[in-house]
Amino acid sequence: MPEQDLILARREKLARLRERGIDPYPYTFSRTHTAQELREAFRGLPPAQHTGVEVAVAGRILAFRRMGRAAFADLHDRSGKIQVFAAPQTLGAEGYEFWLDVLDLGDWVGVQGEVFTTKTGELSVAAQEIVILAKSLRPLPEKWHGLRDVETRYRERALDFLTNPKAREILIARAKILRTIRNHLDARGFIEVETPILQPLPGGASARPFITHHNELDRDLYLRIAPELYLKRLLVGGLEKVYEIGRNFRNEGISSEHNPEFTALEAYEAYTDYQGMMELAEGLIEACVLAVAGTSRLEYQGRWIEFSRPWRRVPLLELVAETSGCDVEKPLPELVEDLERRGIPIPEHLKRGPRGKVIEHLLEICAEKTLWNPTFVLDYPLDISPLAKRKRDRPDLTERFELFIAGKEVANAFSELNDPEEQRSRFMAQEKLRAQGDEEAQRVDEDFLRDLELGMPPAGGIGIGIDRLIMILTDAPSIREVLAFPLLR
RNA sequence: GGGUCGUUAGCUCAGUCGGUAGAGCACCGGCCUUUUAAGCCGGGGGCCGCAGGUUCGAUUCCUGCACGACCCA
Repeated sequence: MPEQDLILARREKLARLRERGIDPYPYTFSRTHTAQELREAFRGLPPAQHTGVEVAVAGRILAFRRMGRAAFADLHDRSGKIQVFAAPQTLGAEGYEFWLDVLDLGDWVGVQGEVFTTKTGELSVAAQEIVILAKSLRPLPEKWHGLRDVETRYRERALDFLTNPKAREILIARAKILRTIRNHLDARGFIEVETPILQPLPGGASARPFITHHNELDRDLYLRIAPELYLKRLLVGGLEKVYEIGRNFRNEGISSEHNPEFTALEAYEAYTDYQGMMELAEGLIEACVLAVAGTSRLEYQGRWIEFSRPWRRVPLLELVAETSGCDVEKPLPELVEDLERRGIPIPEHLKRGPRGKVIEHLLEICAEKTLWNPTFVLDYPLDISPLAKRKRDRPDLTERFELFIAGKEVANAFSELNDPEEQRSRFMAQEKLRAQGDEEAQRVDEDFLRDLELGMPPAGGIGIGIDRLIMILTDAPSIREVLAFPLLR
C-alpha cells in the first residue's frame, strides 16, 4: 500500500481518538515499573498465576496478536519488553473494541492493570486502563527483519534506533566508554576543560577547516580542527594536567572511518613525554576494553584483538623499511625511484616532498592495515610533525607516536615542543609548504607563540579518535554506526 | 579518481533469456478468549532509482546520471 494511504489510515484513527475527547498527545504518565523492573520483581512466578498486584507500564507497541475476544501486545520501553493482555472483562466490551480499533504498531501507550502469568508462563499485565501517550502516524519496518537498508538506516536514524536494538546498544556503549575515559583521567588528577570551537585561526593539526562568519565582528572564524594549541596555553597557565573531549571539524571526505565532525580526546600532562603518553594510552584504552568486554581481549569484525600490556612499539622508519623493502633513509628522489621500481607508485603531489609525507604515505599503504593488535608506531619525521619535540638522538625525527588498532589510526601523541623559537621556525616551514600549495599546512599562530614565550613546562600530549575507538570496542564496521546522526551526502 | 555489485509495494526480498510484476510482514474486511514472527479466509496496494537510446513493445538490453555497498588508489 502506498505510504500515504497507510499514514491516512492512522490519521483517521487519530481523529477517532479526538472525537472521543481523548488527547492523543497528553503531557505525563505515572508508571510504576519498567519492563525490566517488572521482570525482576516477579521472577520465577509460575504459569497461570494471578498476583493481585496492580502496576502501570508505558512504552511503544511493537507487536499485536489479536484473537477475537482477547488480544496481546508487546510493549517496549528502554529496559526491554513486557506483554500486555487485553480482554473485554477488564476493559469493558466497548472499550476493548475501541482500543483495538484505534491503536497501531508504533503507538506509545500507558497501561494500568494486574500482573499475571499466562498459561505459557509469559509475564503480562492485564489491561484495566489504556492511555494513549503519543499516536504514531507512520508505518514501521517489517517486524522480523527490521530496517536493513543501510542508507535508510543512516538517513532515518530515529527509525533505525527504534527498530534495531543493536543500534541503540552502540550509543549506550558509547556513553559508557566516555564515562570510563573521564573517570580514568579524573582519577589521575586531570582537569576537564572546554576551549573554543570557533577559532580565529585553525591550528593544532594538518587539515582543511570549515569557515564561518561572525556578523557583528564582520570577521571570518573557523570551526576548530583540533583544540591542541589552546590546551597547551592552559599548560602555560599552570593547569599541569588538562583534557578536553569534544567535536573537531575537518573539511574532508566522508568514508567508513571519516566523518567531517568527529569526537576527539586531547590530554596534556606536564613533566612527562611521549613515553608517558604511551602508558597513559595503554591504561586508558585498557580500562575502556574492560568496561565493555570484561576482559582485555575482544573480537572486531571476526578477528580477536589482544589488549594485554605492554603493547608493541615499533619505530616508523623500521616498520616502513620492512614492509616496503626499501632503504627509506635515502634522499627523496632516489627513494621514489626505488619504490616505483618495486611497484609502489607515489602520487605526483608527494614526489616533491617533504619526504616525511612519502614515509607517511608508505605507512598508510604498506603497513597500516597489518597493525591489528595495538601498536605504537614511533618517531615521525620532523617535517610532518611541526608541534613535536625533536627526538633526542635523531634531530631529523620527532618524539611522536601514532597508535594503531585493527588497522586504524586511533591516537597521535608527542613530547610537546615548548621552545618558542623553534616552534616559530617550524611554523615558518609550514607556511612555506602552504605557499607551495599545501592547503593542509599549519599556520603561524602568534597568540600561541606569545604564550609559549611565557614558558610551557615540558609535557606529553595525546589525541585519541574517540569514534574510531568506539568502533573497535563495539565491533562497528563503519564510523556511521557509532554516530547518532552521521553526515550523509 | 578507478573497478565490481546494487536500487522492484511502507518494510524484507523473489522475478521477468524483452510482451507493463510476485511472496512474506504491515494495512483493510471476516472468523477466533492464552498468543509469542499466533492461525485461517478474503481484499486493496507498484512512474520496477532518474534521463536518454535500441525495439512493434523496455522494469528487463545499451549509454549517461543520482544514491548506496564493497574493493583499489
